[in-house]
Amino acid sequence: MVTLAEVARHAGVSASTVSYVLSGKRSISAATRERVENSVRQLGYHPNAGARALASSKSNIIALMVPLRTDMYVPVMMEIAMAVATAARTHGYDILLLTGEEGAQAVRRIEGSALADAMILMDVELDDERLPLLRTASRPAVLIGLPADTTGLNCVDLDFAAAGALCAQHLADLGHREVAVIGEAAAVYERRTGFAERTLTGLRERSNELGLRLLHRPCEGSYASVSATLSRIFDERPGTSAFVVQNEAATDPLLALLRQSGRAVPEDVSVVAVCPDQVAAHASVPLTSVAVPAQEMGRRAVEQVIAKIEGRGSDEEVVLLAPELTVRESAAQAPAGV
Amino acid sequence: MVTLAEVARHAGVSASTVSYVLSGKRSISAATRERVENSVRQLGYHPNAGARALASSKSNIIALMVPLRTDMYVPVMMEIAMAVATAARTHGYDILLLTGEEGAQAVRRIEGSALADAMILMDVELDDERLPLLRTASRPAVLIGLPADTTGLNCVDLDFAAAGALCAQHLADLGHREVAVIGEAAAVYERRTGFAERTLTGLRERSNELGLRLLHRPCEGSYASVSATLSRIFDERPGTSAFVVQNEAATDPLLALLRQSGRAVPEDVSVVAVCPDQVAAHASVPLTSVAVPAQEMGRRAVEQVIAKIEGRGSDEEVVLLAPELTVRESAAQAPAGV
DNA sequence: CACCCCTGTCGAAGCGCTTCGACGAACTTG
DNA sequence: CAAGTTCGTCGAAGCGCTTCGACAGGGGTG
Repeated sequence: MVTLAEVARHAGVSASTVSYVLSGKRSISAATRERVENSVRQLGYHPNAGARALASSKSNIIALMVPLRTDMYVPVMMEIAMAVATAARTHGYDILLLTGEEGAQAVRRIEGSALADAMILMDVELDDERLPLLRTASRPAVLIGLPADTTGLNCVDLDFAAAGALCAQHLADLGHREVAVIGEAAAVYERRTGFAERTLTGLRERSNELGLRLLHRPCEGSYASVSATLSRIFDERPGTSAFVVQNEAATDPLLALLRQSGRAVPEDVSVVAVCPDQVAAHASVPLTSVAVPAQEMGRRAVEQVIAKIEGRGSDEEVVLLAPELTVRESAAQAPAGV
Repeated sequence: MVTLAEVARHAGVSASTVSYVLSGKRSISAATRERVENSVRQLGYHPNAGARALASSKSNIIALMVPLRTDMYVPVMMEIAMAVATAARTHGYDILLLTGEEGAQAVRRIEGSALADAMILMDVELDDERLPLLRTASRPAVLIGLPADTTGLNCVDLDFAAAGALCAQHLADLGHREVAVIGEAAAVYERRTGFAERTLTGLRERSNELGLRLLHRPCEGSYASVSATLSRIFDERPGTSAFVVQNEAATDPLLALLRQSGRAVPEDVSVVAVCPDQVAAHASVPLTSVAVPAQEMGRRAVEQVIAKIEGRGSDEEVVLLAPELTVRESAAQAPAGV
């Protein structure tokens, strides 16, 4: 391994000069800089990460905590994680992948070992066990998601309440009066993952304002579950003319089952989903949907956390991305005379 | 931050003694050990990762390179990544997440900076640009996937050829004679990702042995693409009574389109897929499938790479996991008289 | 009983880097 | 033209840990 000292010798300068060339923290004459840069290139020098971290107490690593469970939202999680990794690299940071499994334990471990300069947490529950630790931690953290109490926390998330409202609004505008919500799996609500509840709140409030009748049912992504949920919904509310799908895994089964039961989408029944654009676009009927902007969420989280690392940026900052509804083919004017 | 020295003072021993208690590399009397462990606990001591890495030239980090593209196989990738992370933690390692985007560049960076003790690479192409670097690298690496030339390389993968053969066998056993293969997207073959070709080879060879007529068509995961592929297949081979699906994203559209076209699965047409068990089990018709054992692949890769880090384990070792076919409901006896 | 060996502990020397203070040399400025 | 600046570079200290060699003391051996 090539060391700083070797580069220095090769360039005929002192080690500190090389260091300053690399970091740019002191002014260096153009001639010297060039000589050093040449040596770096010729010798193929890479600074030793451990030594650098030790000397500067900065690892240039951001820890990312990804939920382990694969029962929900896998593509979104993956997309966010990859966006985070990509964005971090453009700022010179690497990503340390932590599984949600380790929980608060991992927060302590990272904090204590100075392995990472900051953390980004996904899959935040409303009353997450990791929050107290983060509030008192000496290292910055950013949540992707929104807990119940955001004091002293930095968060990035889609404004799911607004997303819900947007869905209600769109369906109301199309003349629908009875709307059913295919929710997330019951487990998601029990875990009190914020986005599910917030979407629902947004849906409910806007529905009240607009005089929509709303029926919400939790639902797994399997055919059996969607099928059962669907029967119950039509039993209770035969006049249902539109669906809002919260659980992206349920979209395909829903469309298939509606078709099987002789209901055409969007002629007889409209469907609006909250899901990544890719899922919406590739469904059997391209879905009118509110996108979950995974890429942007990841990017914003990185930018926010780096701002904090560098001493810019306030503590406590909640970024709620404005939802956008894309009209595709699954939602249309309500059938007349219902 | 609590340091080793503080723990030593608190326990009334020297720093080196604390270090040896922690690493177990020299024998320490039970009394001393206990005193030190107490101090560690009381002070909430965590070793500084950078310092440790510098002194021992070991970071306890394994770099994992995950493909960036989300066009294929996302759930499998995610599952492998998570399995790798989990398995690594049980051995005391953390995972550094690299995106495939960086390519060979990242290999050099990690190697040079000593950021990680080893690498695990996913989405290996047959003639991957990263391979030469890995062969000459001073740090161990394990591939998840199988390149064309495995000399000097450690690999873990499903035996996709055997998986293909297994599918052919199963369908032949059920009396099918004309089988169509819904392949991966054309881009996957162009990239020369090994598993796609190997599956096909396995299918072809066993089909030849058993006298099956095989027709292979690349196919994207969208409804439009599956629909087009399906028409072409039935045009060319109206007698087709069974499908092998390689592209997991195509399973749902395939089942839906077959149903729409009045073909019942498995009464009229059988379907066998190569995909994760979860996908197979949750399809609208539970799929008879050969599982892609993502969890096990991740775990094995970690075990192999750690063995190499610790000086155990040979260089050049190819682990091909034996495929297993699970009978569910999508494949049945070929219709009589075809 | 003199010897050696083992066990448990310590001190000190780095690992490769950053960063602070110092210091000539070259420039201003009154 | 003396005094004060600024600029570019260097030396040395130190980040927190691991690890090597040393060494004291207690047992076993011949």
